[in-house]
Amino acid sequence: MPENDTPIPADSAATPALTREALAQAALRVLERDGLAGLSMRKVAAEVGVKAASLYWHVRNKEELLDLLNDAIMASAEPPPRVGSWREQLRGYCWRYRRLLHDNRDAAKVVAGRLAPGPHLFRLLDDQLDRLREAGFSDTHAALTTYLLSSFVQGFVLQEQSPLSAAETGGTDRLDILASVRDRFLALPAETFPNLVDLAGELTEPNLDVRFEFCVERIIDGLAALLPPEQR
Amino acid sequence: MPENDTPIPADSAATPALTREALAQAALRVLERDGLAGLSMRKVAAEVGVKAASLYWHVRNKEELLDLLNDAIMASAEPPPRVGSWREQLRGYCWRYRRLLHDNRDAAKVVAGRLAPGPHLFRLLDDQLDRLREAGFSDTHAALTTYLLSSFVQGFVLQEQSPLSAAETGGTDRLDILASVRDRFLALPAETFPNLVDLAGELTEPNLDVRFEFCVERIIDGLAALLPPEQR
DNA sequence: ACCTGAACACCGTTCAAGT
DNA sequence: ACCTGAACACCGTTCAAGT
Repeated sequence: MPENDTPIPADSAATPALTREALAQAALRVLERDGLAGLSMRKVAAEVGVKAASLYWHVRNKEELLDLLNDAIMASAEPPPRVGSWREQLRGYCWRYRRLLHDNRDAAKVVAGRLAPGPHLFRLLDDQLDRLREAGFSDTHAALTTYLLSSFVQGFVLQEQSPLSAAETGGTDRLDILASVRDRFLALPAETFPNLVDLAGELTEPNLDVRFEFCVERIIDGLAALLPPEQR
Repeated sequence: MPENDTPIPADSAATPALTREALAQAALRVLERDGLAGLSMRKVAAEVGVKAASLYWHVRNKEELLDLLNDAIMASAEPPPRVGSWREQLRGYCWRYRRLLHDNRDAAKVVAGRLAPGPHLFRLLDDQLDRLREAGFSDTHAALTTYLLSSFVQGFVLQEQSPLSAAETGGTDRLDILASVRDRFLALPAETFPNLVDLAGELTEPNLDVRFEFCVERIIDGLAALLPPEQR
């Protein structure tokens, strides 16, 4: 057996110290367990078996950790299949984005106030731009459209997930809440709020998929008007 | 002078104890001064000359105080003048709502995750529904449209105000940041992100009014498609 | 009816000190 | 290069006690 082989450091690959990636995954687990309000530096540190102060070696502050978390959430996003009309593909993007935000606890809150362009978002953005250009949109319109779609979906999910006033925090479920909001509308003075009373039912339609579909289809229709008639 | 008049309590009207309304106004001042991250129960209490624990007599918890704050922000909203086409009026709503969120520090963050239907929001909502119905939209469509508009505007302002990653927090101003984001796009590998490289300029167009206008006009066009041609 | 003191169980962040 | 102990300056909330 040869002696003096170049020494392989014990388990430098097996235990690669603490990665930023590992931090992001730990933050993701804490987010799932305790929600955004319960996500603290101390808990994320404990999740990776370290003390809170150590995190500041890998990350400037909590804000930067949330940026990592943001990209970790985006990592599981899948673009829709590249088949069908541009309308179908854009629809697919909206519904999948919404589902992604639903599937990760408090994801909308993490993502909404945070541009933090990470590699996973870049991948999706580039793909989306590609399809928009192929559909016939100009460079300017393609770029602007990505902002329209992301602003809307983020805003929508934030709204649909927000507790209606401080009421919901108690265990009451969504159907009950919508019903009680409807009753509140119905109980308003009809002289001052005639339309709220009148449309109480429509405003509290319990199927939020219907609500989302309406919005998405309006946006797509509006985008179609930018194209020459034969490409719509 | 008659004795035994019904005694008027010293200054019951002049110093009406602590109103929830006064709390909301105090919270608004703290928000303006210190931002949402700096808004604590202790500071709001100090602002009204009282200790933190006292707030819990008037308000269940901080969440409920934020609901009050939300309505206080909405109080200064003004619906657009009732002249011109429905398109102009809807446009007016979007631009005014955005301006309202710009004018109050961190207002988008307060409003976005919070339905909290207060009287001031009711007033605007009823008015908006009224105009939509008058324009010829069905009851269902009118109701759904209000959600589309508010989701989008909230999402947009949240996005445009969000610091681009942890970079902005330092005093760098918006134009510099957009320029540096553009440079980041340009520096990406063109094989994997061809569209980001190609559209770097369009994606970082510094005039956010242009971006907002594009989005609003698409949404309005999409809504117009719901109406019979002669009412569009 | 309204307010307070004091406490509880937390935070994010810094920094000298360890290895 | 990476981690820790200990501290600083805060949090939201509760609750017995005051008036």
